[in-house]
Order: sequence, then C-alpha cells, then structure tokens
Amino acid sequence: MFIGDVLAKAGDLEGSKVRVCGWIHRIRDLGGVKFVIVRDRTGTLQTVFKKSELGEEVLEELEGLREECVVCIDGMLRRAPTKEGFEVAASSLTLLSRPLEPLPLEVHSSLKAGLTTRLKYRWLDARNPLVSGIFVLKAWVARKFREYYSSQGFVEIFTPKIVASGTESGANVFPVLYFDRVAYLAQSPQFYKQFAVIAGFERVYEIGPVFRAEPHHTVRHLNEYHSLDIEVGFIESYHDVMDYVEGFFRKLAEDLREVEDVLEAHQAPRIRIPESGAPRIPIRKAYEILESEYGKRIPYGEDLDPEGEKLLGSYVREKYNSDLVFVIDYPWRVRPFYAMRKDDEPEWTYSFDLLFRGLEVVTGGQREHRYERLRENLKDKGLKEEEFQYYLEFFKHGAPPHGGAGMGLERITMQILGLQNIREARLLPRDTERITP
RNA sequence: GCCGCGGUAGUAUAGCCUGGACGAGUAUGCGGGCCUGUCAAGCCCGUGACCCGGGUUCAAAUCCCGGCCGCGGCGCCA
Repeated sequence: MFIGDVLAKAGDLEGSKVRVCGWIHRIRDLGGVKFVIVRDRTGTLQTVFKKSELGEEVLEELEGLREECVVCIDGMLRRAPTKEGFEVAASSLTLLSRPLEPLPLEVHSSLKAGLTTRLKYRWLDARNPLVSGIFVLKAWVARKFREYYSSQGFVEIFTPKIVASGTESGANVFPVLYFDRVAYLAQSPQFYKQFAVIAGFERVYEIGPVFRAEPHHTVRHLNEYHSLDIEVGFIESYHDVMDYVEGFFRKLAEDLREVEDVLEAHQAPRIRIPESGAPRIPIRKAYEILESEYGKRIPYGEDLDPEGEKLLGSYVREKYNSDLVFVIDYPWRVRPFYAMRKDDEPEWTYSFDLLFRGLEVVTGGQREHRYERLRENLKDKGLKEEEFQYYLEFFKHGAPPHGGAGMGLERITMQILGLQNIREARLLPRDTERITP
C-alpha cells in the first residue's frame, strides 16, 4: 500500500497491522528507540523501533541501516505527535537493498546541490518529493491537454519523428543515418498536423518530442522537449485559434486545485486570467507600450527580445491582472513561410505568441492554405520550392482555411511552478553538453 | 555562434581582491561512541578537497599564461 493511501485511511487502519515499503528518508537513532522515516512516491511516514518492546535482536538488525536503503516495514498504525499525525510501531524490517557507497547526493536536501550534480545523479534527485512533484504536475498538464482538446472535438494524432527535411530553414535539425540516406529528427510536427487537417480530420492535437539542434546556452531552451500541438480547420480567423489556446489555459487555471499539493510545495500562485479574456496586443502596440512605459526600444518590425517579453508580462499583470498575454500580428520577416500574411498589409501576419508570466510558451497563427500563395511565400523567403514539394502537394486537392499552435510543455510546467531553469522540468534533459544519463 | 563568469573533501560552501599563522575553516554525509520520543534530533571522536599543465616568487588555493570542464547572457526559439 502507498503511504498516501495508508494516511488517507488512517482513521480506519488505526490499531491494525500495516506494511509500508520504500526508501529510508531519515534515521533518528536515540539508542534505545530508533525512528526510521520511510518515503515512497506518495509521502513519508515515521516508523518507530523500541528496544524495550522488540528486544536486542530486532534492534541489531537495524545496525548499518542508512538513508536510501530500500525496506519494507511491518507494524501497527497508531496515533503519534508526528507531522502526519500517525506512526507505525514497527515489529519487523525487511532490507531489500542498501547503498553500496556514500550517496553523492542527499535526497532530502538535493535542491541544495547544484543543478549539474542533481542531473548527474537524477535518479537520486528525483526521489526528492519536491522534484517528483514537478513531473506529477507535468503529467497533469499533458492529461489536461488531452482532456480539453478531446472534449472540443479534436483527434489525437501520432506523426513521424524521422523526417526528410526540416520545416523551415532546415539549419537547426539533427541528422540521422536512415539506411543509406540522411534523414532528420523532427523539429516540429507542423507539416504533419496540417496534413492531418487537410486529410479530413479537421481538428487534431499531438503530444510529442521535438528536436532542436541550436547550441543555445540559456535557462529556457532544451535540445529535446515535448511539444503540445493543435491544428484546426475551418477557422474564421486566427482569433479562433487563440480562443482554443486560451480555453486550455483557462482549464488549467480552473482545475489547478487538483494538484494543490505540488503547487503548495513550490509556493506557486494561481494562474490569473481576466474574466473578459487575456489581452491580445498587436506587436506594433507592444513596441509603443515598451517604449512609453519602460523606455525599452525594440526596432520596428523586429521580434521582442527576452527583456521585452518580461516587461510586457509585468505590464499586463498590472494593467489587466493577467498572467497571459497574446502578442499578435507579427512581422512577416520573423515568421515562417507557412504563416498567412495579412490581407491589407502583407508585411504582417495573422500570427501570435502567448506569453505566460513574461515567457513565450506558445506560438501559433493562421496558416496559408492557398497553393499559389504558399509558392509565393516560399519564393519570398528565398526557399527552394523543390525542397518543400511534398508539403505543397497537400494543398492541391482541397485545403480548408486552418490554423494552429505549438506549446512548450516544459515551459508551461516551469512557469506554473516558477522554476528557475527549464532543465528542472525535464527528467533527463538534453542540452549542448548533456546526453547522459 | 558571440560575450561574460566560474572550477576547493561524496555534497554545499569559506578563503582568492590585498601571496606568508592555510599544517586549508564550516555544514552535511560517511565510520565509531553516548543516548528510550526524535522530527534539520543532540553531544563527542575520526574521515576526506585546492580541475590539469606551465610561469612569476624566498613563498601560490590566492597573481600570470595555456588547456580541459561547467554555468549564464545574447542570438534563435517552445
């Protein structure tokens, strides 16, 4: 039985025999009485061994016991002035495994170690409840994503991660040997989710890994991460896509109490989204706000830099009491060729980014679904049509207007919990320096 | 890719600027001892480190040069 279950039913189980299995979290040895705190995924529970009750022999078995030994302990559950309100009066202990060497990382205080050390010994670090909580929350976000979009009539798809070319410039992809040819790890499911819409599924979503071969050195980039992707056909405008994205975040905000324990442990605040909706600010307006409010100048027609995003994040927080802000109508020159350009001003696009507490966590927009326009876009970007031939083919036989978005699962997790480094939100991060463990 | 910072016991740190009493301090872990209600248990004893190579100097953890490794900012992006 999980410790969490024992504690949940403690009222009924009081006075009866229980068995708890897990790792030894702490030992407090007072000589004639020994407290052994056991930890499993669901919590910790104190067990107590008394010499006067058990005799010398049982106590001797505890010699050499130390932190992170794997044990099962049998005993009687009773009330006690512990944090949990209960303890197990132990009758026996079964030792299943013990550390062969001094621990390179102390589990109960692993967060005091440097991130490099923690990642090197991640199997120890992840035993810290504060750490495993991150991944419980991450799994919860993924589940909410599935639930929300399924409920909105979306179908989950599973697209190839080995691909023939990148989706944009092709510069930032990892090559892999594919029999006698070179293939690449997918940097985005972009083309295939559009494929799925055109193939008649109309509304699709996918949770999958994406690979970016950029040598970045920052706290918000990984070379492998999980992308939450959606794509929707028959939209009226890119606002429909934003509505779907906002709906998902609203769902997260509403249901956040389901993961209250994790939030409390990380002292994470609620997600604030105004009743009227998250503000949608054209980037040209954002330039003005940054300049007038903060004296921050972004060159006209450029993307926001990280500082600009942070500032805009605090602006909407104060002005709209919102953790979310859509920045819309990005310049054509900073967006990929498949973005739809605005009818009346082709230097701008029907696209958006979503900033969550000042960090870009979602990118999306309406896609160009008209074959000839797509060819023009490619040409305008200086891309070779031949390289995107297979993609262009999709659009020859009836492609509805559509749009979609890609969201970074680790970035969302990081922003919900206020983590300082995205690597914390990835069990085994892949970055420029790290491919093990 | 460009720029900046750093590398001291298993882990986390002090010391470095201003070279000498640093024979490298502290916490925790680990080994041993005492202890029957701890909850960061406590107390006592022990254990264990200056990234590598070269240079300056009477003297280098400390200053200089090179290397290796790591971290971060920017660019790019989720």
